[in-house]
Formats: sequence, C-alpha cells, structure tokens
Amino acid sequence: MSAHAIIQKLQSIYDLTTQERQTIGSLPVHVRDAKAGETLVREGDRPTQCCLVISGLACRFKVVADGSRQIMSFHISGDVPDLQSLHIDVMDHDLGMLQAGKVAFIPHAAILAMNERHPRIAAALWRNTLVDAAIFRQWMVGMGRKSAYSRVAHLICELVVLSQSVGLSDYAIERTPTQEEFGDALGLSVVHVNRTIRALRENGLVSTNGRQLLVADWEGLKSAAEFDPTYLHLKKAA
Amino acid sequence: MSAHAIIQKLQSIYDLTTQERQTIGSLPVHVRDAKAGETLVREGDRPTQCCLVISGLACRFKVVADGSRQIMSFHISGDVPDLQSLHIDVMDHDLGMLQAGKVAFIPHAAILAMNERHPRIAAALWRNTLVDAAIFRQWMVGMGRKSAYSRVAHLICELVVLSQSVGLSDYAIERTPTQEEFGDALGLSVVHVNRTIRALRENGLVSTNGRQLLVADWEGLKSAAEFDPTYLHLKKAA
DNA sequence: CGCTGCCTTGACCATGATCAACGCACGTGG
DNA sequence: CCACGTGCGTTGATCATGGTCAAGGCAGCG
Repeated sequence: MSAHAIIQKLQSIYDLTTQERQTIGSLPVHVRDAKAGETLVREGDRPTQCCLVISGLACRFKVVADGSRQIMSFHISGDVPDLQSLHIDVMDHDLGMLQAGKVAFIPHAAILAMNERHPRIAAALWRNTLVDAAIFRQWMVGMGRKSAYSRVAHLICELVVLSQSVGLSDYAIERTPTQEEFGDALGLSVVHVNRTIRALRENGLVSTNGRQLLVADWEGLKSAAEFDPTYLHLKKAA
Repeated sequence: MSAHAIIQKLQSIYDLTTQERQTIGSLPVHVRDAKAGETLVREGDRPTQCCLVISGLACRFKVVADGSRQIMSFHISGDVPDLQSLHIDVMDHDLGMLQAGKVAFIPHAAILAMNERHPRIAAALWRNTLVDAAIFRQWMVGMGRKSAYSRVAHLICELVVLSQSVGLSDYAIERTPTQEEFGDALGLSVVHVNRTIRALRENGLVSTNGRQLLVADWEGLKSAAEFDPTYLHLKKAA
C-alpha cells in the first residue's frame, strides 16, 4: 500500500511483472510523518535502512564551509533518495525534507534479501540509481556550460516530466520548490532566479500561480532549455 | 591479465576474494589500441559491451548546442566508464579518449551472467557505479558553490588520490589533462584555469613540470580545496 | 495584529568570460 | 639540419553574467 509509490516509480523506468510488484509491495515498511525542514539522514551516518518518499518534497544536499548549500536532487513520491546506502556504507551528503510529507523506512536487510531472490528487481533498483547518476550528469552540464536562463528552464522541464511520469501533475510541477531552493540546486542566487523566472514569464514560457509554476508554452520552454528527456531514461518519453 | 586493471580498481573500493578475482580475470575481453581524440562510444548508441580502460586517459562528456563541452568524469587504468550501459540501454553522453592508450571491450552478456552467479561481484560493480555518482555530486558542489581557485584545487586533489588508489603515482596526477580539459570539466575557460593554476603555483601548493602537475603542499592544497576524500568511498583514505 | 517566509526590485560590484597575441616544445617533411 | 606547423601554455585588456546588499510587498497563520 505505502509501497504503491515506489512501484509506480520503478514502473516508469522498468517493466515489472505482477509477481514482482507483489514482492515489492510486501516489503516491511515503517511509515512516519516528516516535517518541512527536517533532516532525515545526515552526512557521516551509516544507515541500516532506506528512506522512501511517499508524499512531500525531499532533497539531497551538501553544505559548504561558507554556509552555502548545494542541492543535488529533488525527490517526490516514489523516490528512494538514499538507495545508494545499500552498497555505500557512509553517507557523503544529507537528505532532508523541503515540504512536509510521509516517508517510509525499509530495512537494508529486507531489500538485499529481495535482490538475491529477484535479480530483475535488483536490476530495476540498480537502474534507478543509474538514472539518478544520469540526472547528476545533466545538472553538471547545466551548471558548467549553460546560462542561468537555460538552466532554470531546464530544471522546470525536468520536474514537470518527472511529476508526469508518476502521474502526479500535467504541465505543472507537483511540488514547486521555492526560488531559494531553485537557486541552491542550480548554483544561482535567489535574486537571479527570481529575475530569470520573470524573464521566462515575460517570454510567455511559464506562468505562476502563487508559488506554483505552470508551463505556458511547452515547446518554447523545451527549446529555451535545450531539453531532451533521453537522460531521464523513462520507458515512454514525454 | 588485461583484467588486472579492473581488479585493482575494484579492490580499491571493495574486498574481493581470490576466487572472485579469478572469476573477473577470466572474463572474455577484446583489447585494442585507442588514439587520443578518438570517440569510443557515442550519445544515442546502444552498447552491447562495456569498455575497460587499460591505459591512457578517457573521459565522459557532452557537447552543448553552442559547441562547448562539459567533461563529466576522467577515467584511468581500471575504470569502466560505461558500466552503466549494463542497465541503461541508450547512451546519454559520449565516451572518448583524451590521451592514447589501450582499452578492452567486455560483452554485457558475460558480465550479466557473472553477476547472476556471483552476487558479491555484482555488488562491487553496483558500488562502483554508486561511487561514480558520488563523484558527480561532489563536482556539482564545486560548480555550483565554489570559487574557481577552490574547484581547481579540488580536482587536483581528486585526481591525485585516485591515481594513488590504483598505485599509479604518488602526489602527482598519473595522466594530467590539458588546461582546456580542466576547464571543460570544471565549467571554466582555459584562460581562467591557467591563471588559477598560476595562483596555486605562486602560493606554493602545486608545481608544474611541463604539463605534469605535482603537489607541492598536500595539506595546503587540501585545505584550499576543502577536500575530504570520504565521497570517493575508498577502503583506505588517503 | 503582527510575525514569518517568500517573492520582488533596484543599485552596485566581482568573478570569471572573451578576444587577441605571443612563446615554446615537439614533430615532420624538404 | 633547418623551416614550418601544430598544440598547448601564458598573458594583457576589456566585458558581461550573475552575485551581493538593501529594502519593500504580500499572503498566511498563530
């Protein structure tokens, strides 16, 4: 039931059989509420369980010496942001909630046992971590070689497609991060994110409804972002 | 024999038994020479084999619309830069040689069969891809939130530690990339990389011998870079 | 009613990009 | 053996993208 989210997520990148879905659905999970701003797992921790996001918005981040933050990924319903802790003992970054929601904890032992018996599920999970890495690479391209305008547009495209791929929203971002969070993800200041979003609005590419970002011109946004969803490795492209 | 390199690499992040080393050593490999500048695997390809670097310097990169390049990782002896192609069918980036060397190709089928029979080897390979992802995250922190000075210092630290971890060189970079390649990896221009390296030299942190970079003050370099090798997840830290 | 969190805008500044040359080592062909 | 070309490092001058500082607005909530 609470594992429904992860099944839907894995289905978006990998074909699972009914039996495999049942196996995943019967994993032991411990669900709890998580508040906005809460840090779920910390750099240096050695987790013995993985954290599944059921609702809300999570992110992975590091804090640099001067106090600034780099967000490395956003995570919505179905994501397991610390899946890597299955095979990497020490956390090299923090995992926190940006917007309140429910999270489920699943013991490593249960997942490892499942993986031994179900190589296809193991492959799906491995694939999931590889798609994460592909997204990191894409973000690197943005931060290294693209303008702020193109980068912001790209992140919006990505979040929209990922929301869609798990059936959460259509041409909108399920849980829009704040502009400060956009900045921390893109390596930009809040001020510049604000101006860039304004420029996107003035160019008719997006519109805002309070905090929520809505796509006004999908093709235009994609081309401003040079967005090609291949790197998300979804079964069906957007 | 040619698989010796990959065994040494995996050993640096995971304990393998003698029998496991033998299993890896008996993988079928096809070795060939690769020239500098050669592209081994291209964006859009659907590889049926993985590429093992035996010698030389390889990198993963993407080319942006305006022609600029983002290098996403450097790879030396023992690395399998496209290991992800085992579970991600379509390449979302290119893999090329920066300095000539030897590469070996190993069929996916052979690796997948090995993984089914040897879950610990599979875990080691999975772990290897997760360490790659951890390095991507670290680079994101640099590009998003650190100065050019700190970033260049950090990359030098990383390349030195990785050279050391497979026994290739001591307080030096085995295969020093050109300054242009440094720039493409760090999101900087050649000119600025040059000035930054000069600054590092003037501060007594590095020295140069032709192209080769040598560490002159390891502690100083580490602190300029805020370098903490945890993210490399080596068995023994530097 | 008054915080608090977030969006917004203006003025000024700095990090790093761009443009343009030059030097230097190495390799190659006449 | 030397002339030339090529790839890479180096440096100066100028420019622009995006950062920093400062302040105000507005909606939601206790």
